[in-house]
Amino acid sequence: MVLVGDGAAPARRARADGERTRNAILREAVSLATVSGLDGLSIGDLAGALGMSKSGLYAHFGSKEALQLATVEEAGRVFSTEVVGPALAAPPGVARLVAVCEAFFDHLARRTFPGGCFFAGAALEMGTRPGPVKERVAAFQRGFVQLLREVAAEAVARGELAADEDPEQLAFELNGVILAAHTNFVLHDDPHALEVARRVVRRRLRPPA
Amino acid sequence: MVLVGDGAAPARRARADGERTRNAILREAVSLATVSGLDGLSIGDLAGALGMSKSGLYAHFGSKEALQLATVEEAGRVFSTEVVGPALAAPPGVARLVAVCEAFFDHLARRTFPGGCFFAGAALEMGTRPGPVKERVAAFQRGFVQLLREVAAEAVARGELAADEDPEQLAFELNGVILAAHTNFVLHDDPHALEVARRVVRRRLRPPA
DNA sequence: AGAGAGTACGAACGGTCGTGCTAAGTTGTC
DNA sequence: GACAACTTAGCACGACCGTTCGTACTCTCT
Repeated sequence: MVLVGDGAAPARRARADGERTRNAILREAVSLATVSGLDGLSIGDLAGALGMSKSGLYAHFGSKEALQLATVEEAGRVFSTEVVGPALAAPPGVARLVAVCEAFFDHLARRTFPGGCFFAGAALEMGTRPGPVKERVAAFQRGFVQLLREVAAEAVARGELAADEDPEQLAFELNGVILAAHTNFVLHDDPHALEVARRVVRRRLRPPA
Repeated sequence: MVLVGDGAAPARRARADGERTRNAILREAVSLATVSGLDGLSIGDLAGALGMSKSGLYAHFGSKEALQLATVEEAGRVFSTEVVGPALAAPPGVARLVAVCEAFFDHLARRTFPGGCFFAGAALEMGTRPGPVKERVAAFQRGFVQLLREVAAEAVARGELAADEDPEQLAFELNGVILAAHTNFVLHDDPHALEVARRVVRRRLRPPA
């Protein structure tokens, strides 16, 4: 191969306004997808919400699957800045582990998206539909659990948790608390669920006796 | 009120063959809904899977919403016989609490439905769509968490768990483990997730030191 | 046995879906 | 200032959606 392209992206130059529109589309797409689902999200509705035509919007992606893929990536960026970023500001160890959970609960309470967490919904929706979109969603979900595991492992290594604590199990548990908080919050629209979740996390992560 | 009807059901007499078909429809509907979602479930696909006509199927319900409602009820019956029933065979206390979780993991592993647990999926899908279907799903979900709480409370009362254990928090945690198991299982198709979940439950519910 | 209700079918409806095509307008570069 | 690339709109398509209608067939009750 003489010529190497810069990844999978076509070597097109994007115009400034086009990129702005594209970003606006994706922001709205993530938001709508938390309500209608990634599959239920229709191009017509999305275009309507943005005040543009279906075909104009469509030209940015070329297929619905490409739009879904781009939406997942955008959701990943948002999750990274809204949840992961703030949590990593906390010092390593248990404090950071708590911070990850708290940051998640905060972004739910803040109602970043009308339908709660994008990935919690997308994981279940796409779980049964094989294809590139599912794989991407699954990758993000794995990444988040791995983050939990790594932070948990560091907390154990620092002696801030019981020595026989298994980071994998703990990450699984915390992921569960997060999912339960999300489900209860969106289903009953009840902030009490978040309060219970916060209590559970604090109690679960208190230092060993 | 002089006359009390027997619930919301119309006073129609059902023929035996009609009821058999209706049950077959609902069984297939629950199964398909775990894959396509309760909203994504189309009457055409459902009729096709049963080898009957759309209109013939439609006559049994009169609207898609009525079909969805009936599907939720059927899913509730299945969940009751597949998960709750077996679990209540265990003696009260921690044993029964473990049994509820194990029964859930079993029915996932047994692949009762191709898309995992009906309610775990429906709760997230319908959570953002107000209406009678969401209310019914929410009621079932509340009922399950309440079951967990009651069984947990009994375990505490019997002294099989720490006295300062809060049944509500514990039920929340176990519900979380169940949701995490479900998400990981359907998303990665990995029985390892169930194994981790079982370990978490056993460890979490071991008697107080 | 006859009547009436229940069950099922095929065809068709208005609507929306994702997806193409063509053409006009806009922006960046030489 | 001209030209090419990018952006957006309008329109139409085939497919599928939930729903309705008219019409047979069949079970159950009297």
